[in-house]
Amino acid sequence: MAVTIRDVARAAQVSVATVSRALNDSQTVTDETRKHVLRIAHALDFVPHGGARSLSLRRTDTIGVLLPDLHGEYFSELIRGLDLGARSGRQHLLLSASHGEVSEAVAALRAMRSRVDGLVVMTPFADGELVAAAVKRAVPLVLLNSRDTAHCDVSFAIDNHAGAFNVAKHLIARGHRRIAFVSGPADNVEARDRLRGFKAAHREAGQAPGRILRGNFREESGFAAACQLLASELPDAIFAANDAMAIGCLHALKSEGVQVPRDIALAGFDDIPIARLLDPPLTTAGVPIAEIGRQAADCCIDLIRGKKIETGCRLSVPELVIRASSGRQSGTGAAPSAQSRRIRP
Amino acid sequence: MAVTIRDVARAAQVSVATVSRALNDSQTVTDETRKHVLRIAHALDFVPHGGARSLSLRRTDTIGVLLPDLHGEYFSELIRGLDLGARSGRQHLLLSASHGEVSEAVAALRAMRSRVDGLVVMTPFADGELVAAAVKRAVPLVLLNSRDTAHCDVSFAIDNHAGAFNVAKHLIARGHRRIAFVSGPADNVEARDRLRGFKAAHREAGQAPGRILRGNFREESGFAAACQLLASELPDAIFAANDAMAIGCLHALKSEGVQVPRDIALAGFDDIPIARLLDPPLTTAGVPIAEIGRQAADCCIDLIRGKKIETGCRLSVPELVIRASSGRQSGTGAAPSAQSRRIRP
DNA sequence: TGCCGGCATGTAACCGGTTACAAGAGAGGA
DNA sequence: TCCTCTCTTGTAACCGGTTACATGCCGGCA
Repeated sequence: MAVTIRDVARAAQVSVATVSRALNDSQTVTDETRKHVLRIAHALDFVPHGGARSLSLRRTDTIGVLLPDLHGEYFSELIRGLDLGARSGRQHLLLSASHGEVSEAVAALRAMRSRVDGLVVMTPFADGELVAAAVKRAVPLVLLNSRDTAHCDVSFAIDNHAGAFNVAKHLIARGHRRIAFVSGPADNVEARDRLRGFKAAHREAGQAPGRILRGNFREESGFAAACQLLASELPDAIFAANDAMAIGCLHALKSEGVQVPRDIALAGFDDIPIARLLDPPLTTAGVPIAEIGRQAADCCIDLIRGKKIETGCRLSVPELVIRASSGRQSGTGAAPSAQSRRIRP
Repeated sequence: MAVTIRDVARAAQVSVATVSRALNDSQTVTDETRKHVLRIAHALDFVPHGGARSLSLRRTDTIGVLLPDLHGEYFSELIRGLDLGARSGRQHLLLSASHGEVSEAVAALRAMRSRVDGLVVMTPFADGELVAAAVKRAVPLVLLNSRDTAHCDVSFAIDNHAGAFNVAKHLIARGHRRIAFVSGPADNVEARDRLRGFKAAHREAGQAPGRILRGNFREESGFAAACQLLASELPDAIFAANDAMAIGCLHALKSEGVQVPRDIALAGFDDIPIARLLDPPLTTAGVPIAEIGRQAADCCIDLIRGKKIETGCRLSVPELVIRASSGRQSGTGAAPSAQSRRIRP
């Protein structure tokens, strides 16, 4: 049996109240008593029972994180950011993945609800309504990659439409005519916005969008999509709705001896750390993934502490990151177009 | 204020004991009562208070995970495996990163100790002693990437020596003479074992090891190491002690126009998912990262439930995964050597 | 000397579940 | 009719912290 505060009190010959006060830096203990109690507590290796503490304090010092998936570097970066934020706010991190299932997500949220002081949720579904219903707003709710503001306190979103628009516009400006698009899952709002941005750029350029293939944001689906494309005449470029799928495409293309960007251009979305290290380095829409994670955690902690912060949606616009994969750089001889805000190595 | 079991009892006109029994599938409630209570509980959206539950049941249904870092795909895979295991055992996952600092790790362990039923810890330090001291064996302890069996119930280790030995032997067999090694941190046991394996292979071949450069398992340090090598005459091959650093090397080499494997061979360790997608695909020592995570979680859960399982160290031997980066395949005209157990795409 | 105020400390209630034990109801046999 | 046995339900103690309130001690002042 673990040592309890009563054991410490007995050993230190004081009351449990005094022990509690000594451990929690209350003002109303003499220095001498505090030192004495701390010494005994340390000697007995006393660690307060988390459950008991959360029961009487009505807080858990924990924030819950629910993500749709854990595959790939995108989530690893996100978790890293969340951990950074939680750590600096002295909160624990309770992590769960819903594997894209609504029912699993709802179940996970219900199970988490009473064990956390706040939630950071990334849902692939249209809005925060389901999430909010499962959470019943019992704790602060921060949504990731959602523009919903009706069902949460703060949401973080990226401008998927603008991001995809800029990547597509860039590919068009580079002289690519037939541009295929590997989309995300049909029921995913972000995926839809990226597809819309892709189409909008074509509309603006007065050019017809190329083939649109369905993916699921995972690398394998990018591979499969590129294989489909390889089966018939190749387009000039492929724009994958995220970097993971772009990596899959790149792999498929290379395995068939198709060279990027010489034979076909390629672009992604997210700018995961590996993107710049691919061969060729991947043109993509840059999203500060870890930074968003950190801010989401910070923000959730502020909400828990009742700090007055700006509610609503925090939108960040992805930055067009031009690298070698988009091709035809010197071929057209054109100056870098207006929307290429930055060129990274 | 959240709805409590007493609120449910009042609304259902039964006692709290009956509500508790109905919710926990006790046999001693009539079907009718159970249905009635469940309906009311659902209507009130009752979720039991986690802290209260853990206080009276003396369990938290949570396993704690402490990792040294969260950068890169290695940890993302590990977490994915851990989540899989935890999920199938209906346990929550409390995640923390110690950022390689002993003091942080010890603090994190103390803070976690009373909030979890079991711990899965990956420590970069020599043995489990510090970890065990911080945990005081209050809960089952599973160590990752450690051969320590004295201070934990089960440990998972990979045979770093054999893995590195085989990779180095393979490079040597491919005809590379001067092979540089990019090592991990000096105080990391795994890093040391890999270095020893590298040296042993050279000893066996009667060949002197090439330059040994210090890294820290992160991609940047691989980049830096390769830059150092680029400053003088290049070796025939670089063996990086993990894939992340190999990726850094690859990047540095390419940026200087050095082609892999034509100009220099390259190998890594871990076989993170991206390794096979690199250009060229990376020869490496294959470690079933996610699988180890899942097994560690499963095993921790078994220990929590008091199931009799085999204690001690579970060693897995990395599989040599030969891909294009190791070069000189056809050059020597030799048949695949004995230790190349499998050739992956 | 006696009273008062302030401060350190102790006692016990409370947080919200679970469950041992008590109690009551209903059936069945003598 | 009454007793007993079984089965369902209720009462209250307990898990281990925190903290409102009570208490006791001490110094200072009249």
